[in-house]
Amino acid sequence: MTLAHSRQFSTSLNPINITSLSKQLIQLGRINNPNTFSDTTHHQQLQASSLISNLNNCTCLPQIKQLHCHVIRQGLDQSCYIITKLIRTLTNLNVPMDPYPRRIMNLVQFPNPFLYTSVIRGYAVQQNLSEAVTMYGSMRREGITPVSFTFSALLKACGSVGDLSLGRQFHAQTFKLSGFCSVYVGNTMIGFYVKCGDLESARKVFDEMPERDVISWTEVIAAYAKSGDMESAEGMFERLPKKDVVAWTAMVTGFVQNAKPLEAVECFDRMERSGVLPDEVTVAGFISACAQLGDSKYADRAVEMALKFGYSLRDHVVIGSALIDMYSKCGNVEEAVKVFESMKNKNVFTYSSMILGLAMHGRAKEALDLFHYMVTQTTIKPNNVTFVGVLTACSHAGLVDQGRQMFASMHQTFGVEPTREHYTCMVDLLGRVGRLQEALEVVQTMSVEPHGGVWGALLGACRIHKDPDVAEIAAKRLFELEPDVIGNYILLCNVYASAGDWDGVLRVRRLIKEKGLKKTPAVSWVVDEKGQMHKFSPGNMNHPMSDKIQGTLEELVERLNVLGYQPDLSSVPYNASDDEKRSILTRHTEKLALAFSLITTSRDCTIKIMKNLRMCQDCHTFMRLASEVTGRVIIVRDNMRFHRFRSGACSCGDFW
DNA sequence: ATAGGGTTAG
Repeated sequence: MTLAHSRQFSTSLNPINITSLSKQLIQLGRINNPNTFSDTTHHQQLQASSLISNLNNCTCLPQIKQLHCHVIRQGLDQSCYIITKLIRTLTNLNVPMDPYPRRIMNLVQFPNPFLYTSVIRGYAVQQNLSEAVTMYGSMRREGITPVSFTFSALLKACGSVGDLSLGRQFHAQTFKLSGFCSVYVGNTMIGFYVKCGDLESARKVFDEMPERDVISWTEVIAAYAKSGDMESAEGMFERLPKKDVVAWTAMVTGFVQNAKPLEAVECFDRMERSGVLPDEVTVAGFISACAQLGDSKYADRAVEMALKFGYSLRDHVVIGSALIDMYSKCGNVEEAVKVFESMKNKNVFTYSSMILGLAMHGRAKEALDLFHYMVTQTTIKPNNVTFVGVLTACSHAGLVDQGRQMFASMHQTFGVEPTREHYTCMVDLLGRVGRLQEALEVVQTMSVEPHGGVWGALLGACRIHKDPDVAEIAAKRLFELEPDVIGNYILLCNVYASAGDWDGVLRVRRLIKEKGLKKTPAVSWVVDEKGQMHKFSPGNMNHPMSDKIQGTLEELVERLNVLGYQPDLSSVPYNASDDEKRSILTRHTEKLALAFSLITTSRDCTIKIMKNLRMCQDCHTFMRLASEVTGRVIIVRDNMRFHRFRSGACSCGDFW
C-alpha cells in the first residue's frame, strides 16, 4: 500500500478505516504521525460530525462517558480532533481536569497543538494557572508549536487569577509566534487586562488592534463602566458604529452599577427606539434599575416589558431574583414572595434576595425560617450575602442570641468567613438593644480592619440610646475614615442634642463648617397615579396644595394628641425653644408627603413615601399613630430601610 | 466562543 493509494480511497473511508489505515501507515514507516493524515481529513470530520453534535448536547458527565466508550469502540481515541472536542465538553460541564480529561489527553500518542490548547483552556476555566503553564511547558518540550488559541487560553488562565506579569510575557510571545494579532486573540488580551484591572493596557491593545469587532468595543465599554468611569464608557459607546444588544446591555447595567437608575432607564428607552430588542440580561438590568428607583410604576413597566418580549419571568432565575429584589425595594414584599414561590429554579441569589427582602421589611421570623429551609431542604449553599440577610433579620427583630449563634455557625458550619458587613450587622444587633459596650468590643476585636460602616453602626446605636461617650470613640475613628460624609457629623450632632449637650452640638457644627461640608437637604416624594412625582422639601412650601397640606397636618396632629402623641423634641438637633422645635418637626418632609397623600388618594390605597434621609424618631412615632387613626397602610422608604405602618405598629418593630 | 447578568451594611 502506498500513500497515494490511501489518499485515493480516502473519500470512501470511515473513521475506523482511517485510524486503522493510519496505524498501518505508521507500521510501514510511511508517516510518523497519524494526525497529519487523519486529523486534517475533511472526510473524517464529516464522519465524526454526528459524534460531535452528540457531544455538544451532553448535559452531564454520564452522557459524556457513554460517548467516550463509543469513541473507544470506534477506535477514535487517538484522534486529536475527537478528544479535543471531548475535553471541551468536559470543561464546559465543569468536570475537573484531573484526572479524567487529563488522562484521555495523555493517552493520545501524537497530540497536536489544538489538543494541548483544549487542556490549557480547561485549566484556565478552572482557574488553575500553574497546571495550565505546566501543560504549555510540556507542549513546548515536545516541540509542538503553539497556535494563537494557545495564547488565548494562557491569557485566560492568567486573567482568572490576576497574574498580570506572567500574562504580559504571554502577550509578548503571542506576537513573536503568531506574527499578527487576530481579532479573537486581541479580544482575549483585552479581557485579560480588564480582569487584572489594568484598564490602560486593555485600552492600548484596543487602540493598536488592526481591526476590532463589537466584542472588542463592548469589553472596553464594560470595563470603564465597572471602574466607575461612565463618561469614558459613554464616549466609547457613542463611537461604536454598530451597537448590538450586548453593547446596549453593558451600558444599561453600567448605569445600574454606578447607581444611576434614571440614566439606565433612559438608555433602555434609547435602545428600544433604535430597534434593538432586549434579551433576558437587558431586562434583568432594567429591573435592577427599577429596584434602585424604588417605585412601583417602574416596577410594573419592567414586568410588562419582560412579558412583552416573551420572557417567562418566573422560569428565569436571574430575572426572577432581580424581580424579588425589585419588589422588596419598592415596598411590595408580598409580590416578592409571590415571585419567589412561583419560581421553578432557585439559586443562592434567589434565596439571599428573598431573605434580605423579608429582613428589610421586618419579617424576621419568615426570613430565618426561609434560611433554615434553604440549608436543610435544598442543596444550595449560603454565601456571605445570605448571612448579611440572616443577621439583618436578627437585628431587626432584636434576636441577639440567635444572631450570635448564626454569626458563629456561619464560620463553623458553613465555612463563610465573616466580612466587615457581617461585623456591621453584629454591631447593629448589639447596639440596637442597647448593649453598646459589647458592640464596641466587637469592633475592637474583629478579625478584619473596621471600616466606616462598622463605626457608623455603632454611632447610630449611640443615637438611639443617647450615649455620647461611646459615640465620641466611634465618631473619632469614623471621621478619620470618612471625613467627607456629612451624615456622620449629623449623627454625632443628634447624639449630643438628644443628651442636651449643646456645646457638643456647636463643636460638631464648627467642624462641619471648617471642612466646608454641606448638609444634604431633606426631600421626600410620592408618585401619584399618573406617574407624576411630587417632591416635598422643608423650606419650600410652594406646592400648589400647600395650604390644604398645612390644614390636614394640623387636623391630624390634633387627632394624634388624643392618642397621647407628644412631639419628640429631642429629635431636633438645635438649641431652640420648644415652640420652634414643634414647628420644625411639623415641617419634616415625610409629614408633608403624608398629608398630601391623605388628601389625594382613596381610603383603600396604600400610601408610599420615599425619603432621601433617615427618618427621625418623631416622624416614626407620628406615622405609627397616623396609621392607626386613619386606618391607612403607610409605607416610608428612607435611605436605610422600609417602614410599613399599619394599625399603629411598624414593621421594623421600632428598631431602626 | 473572546463581550453584557441579579443579592451586601451604618
